[in-house]
Amino acid sequence: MNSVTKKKTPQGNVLSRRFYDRDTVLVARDLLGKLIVVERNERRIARIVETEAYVAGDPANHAFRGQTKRNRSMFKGPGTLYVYAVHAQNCMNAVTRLGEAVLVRAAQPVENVSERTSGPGLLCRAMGITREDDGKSLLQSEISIRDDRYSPVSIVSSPRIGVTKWKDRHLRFFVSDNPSSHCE
DNA sequence: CTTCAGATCCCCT
DNA sequence: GGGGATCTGAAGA
Repeated sequence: MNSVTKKKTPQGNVLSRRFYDRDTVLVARDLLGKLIVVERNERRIARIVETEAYVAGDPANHAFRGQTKRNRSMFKGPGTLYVYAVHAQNCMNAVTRLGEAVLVRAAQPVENVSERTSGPGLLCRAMGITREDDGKSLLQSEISIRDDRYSPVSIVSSPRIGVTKWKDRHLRFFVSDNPSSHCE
């Protein structure tokens, strides 16, 4: 094998640090249609159909008041996986710039995913992602997000779900042709 | 230490 | 569409 060759797989190219090191709202939009790939005992794949952006100066952002024990992964650099628990559920985020992240709310099953994947808690359960995975790198670990050149047909934005602050801001994005995405 | 709100889910009506 | 389950992290006393 040529070691210089870029890593390519049938699931597409692993998104680079450069992809995450951009405006968080752009990253949230661009993550739609990308593949979450978890390679453990079996390989599980799902395609992202719903995201939310949590940005600087955002009162709903866990990093709003700076770094804490919970959100320390949000300060480890672009492409870090941030997993937190709320209401006994796990939620997965992709860290973009310092103290900013994109919550992945829903995906479509592609391979070895039998449980439901609509909703951040259910998605993590179906993909087997836990708080053990908090702080891992999406650039080089068993969990990655990849681009297989698929593009969603159309993207819609709305206020975020379950968030009381910044309700006037459209920071949620979802693929509108996906049947499991409810509108607003 | 105690309180409480929360980036949710499920079941009931 | 409404309320209870469930539990962790953060903030206040």
